[in-house]
Amino acid sequence: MKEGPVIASVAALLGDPARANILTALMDGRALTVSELAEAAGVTLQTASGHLAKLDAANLLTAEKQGRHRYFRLSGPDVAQVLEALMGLAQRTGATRVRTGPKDAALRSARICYDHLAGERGVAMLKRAQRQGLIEGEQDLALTTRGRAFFADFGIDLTRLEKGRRPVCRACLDWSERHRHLGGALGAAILSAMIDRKWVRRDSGRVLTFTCEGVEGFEATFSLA
Amino acid sequence: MKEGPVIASVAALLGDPARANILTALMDGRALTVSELAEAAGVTLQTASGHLAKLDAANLLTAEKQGRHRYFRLSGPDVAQVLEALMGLAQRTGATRVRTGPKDAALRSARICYDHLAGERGVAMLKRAQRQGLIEGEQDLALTTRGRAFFADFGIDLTRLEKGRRPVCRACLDWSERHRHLGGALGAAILSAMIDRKWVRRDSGRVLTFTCEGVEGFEATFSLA
DNA sequence: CTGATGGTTCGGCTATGACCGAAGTATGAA
DNA sequence: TTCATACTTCGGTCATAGCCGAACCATCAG
Repeated sequence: MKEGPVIASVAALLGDPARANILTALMDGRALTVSELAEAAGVTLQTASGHLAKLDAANLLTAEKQGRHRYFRLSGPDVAQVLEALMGLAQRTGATRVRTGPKDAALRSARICYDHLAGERGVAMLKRAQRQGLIEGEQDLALTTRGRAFFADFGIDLTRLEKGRRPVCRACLDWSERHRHLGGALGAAILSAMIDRKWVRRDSGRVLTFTCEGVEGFEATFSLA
Repeated sequence: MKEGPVIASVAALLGDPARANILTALMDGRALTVSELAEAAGVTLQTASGHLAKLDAANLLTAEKQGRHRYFRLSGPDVAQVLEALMGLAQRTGATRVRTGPKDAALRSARICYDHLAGERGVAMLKRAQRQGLIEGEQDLALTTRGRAFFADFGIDLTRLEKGRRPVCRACLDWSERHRHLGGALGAAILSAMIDRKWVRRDSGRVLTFTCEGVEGFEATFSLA
């Protein structure tokens, strides 16, 4: 029974601490160089290079050469999704450490989940959008006609989003909160718009920091009413 | 960076072939003894016992003592869900072997996913139920009033299901097909009803075999119209 | 050309952990 | 009580794979 079930090979790849560090570092959807990933994983360049070769061979990552750098990114949103699911499971089963450092608090407050907003802010945004009748559904989300007008007004080109293969609305289970936040093409577009208008800033890693105007704008746009 | 991200410890548990075999053997939701699991994993009793202790310590499994047997089962549907997600990822990234034995074909046709119907039949059932207006939604499923009457007529006690904590309808991404099938409390109840009226028989492992009357009943109940 | 930086490959060290034989603990049957 | 079954624990072997130092390619700047 050496052939084992298909899941073992993939899971084993995710099971090494260094590789897991690399993958979580990539969960914000950006592409990083080998050196950056080595730093993030806490190993030397050679070691990281070996790990990356394996992850690439398994098609979990895609590589892109640019000058003398090689950039790696997750090969798709599904990889990020599996990682978040594993985090949820790890938390539920109590494997989580108590470490409640300041970085941890920041992560819980607002962070990037592949390419959209997650954490308390992300959960709040979806909840309020639902209460305002912009989005309907629970597990399966859909834009209402009112929501279409709202987000078009917010500066998002919905017809373009709907042309793509990617689902517009996608409910993504939040790792720290136990509720859902908004992913999909729309989730990505909203975050990108928020960054454009300087509501939010990318810090190191996956942490997102809201500016003063950002908080104000957020509260005004996604009001509780 | 030895502490590593939380996912590594869990993923490492799933990454061993023997343990992965054990977990997939439990994916049909039943509880199995140590010997049975050792057999399924292709290792000796002692080795299996060690693996089970680890999986139990990580709360992925729950143990239950009965006489001189110890029964293990998955600690919840979320574990099965993560396993299915990993299978999907393994398939997408091409880690899957070509092995297309007869057992594989049977698995694709109809199988148990934790406690509900999956495979071609499972996907077909949901699709037809949606077309008939019994269930609505795509990612997030909900019973229509027509659906309530229909399933009550089918012999399912919906008020009882709705009392439980478990969601009644749950869209579960199918591993072999690339579509959704119906999970949740309702999905479990339907499968159990089908077994009661001998539409379907549990074979070894996760394979489900439809009887002649089963196919007939299935087609009559979930018609294409 | 030379030198510097980013990345890969190779070789050897080491630790982890999977595995099984054998001995030890429960539970049930005769 | 005696034996058998189901399982756990212990001890020792062995293979795998992660890790780094060192040497080797590739790209860019002078």
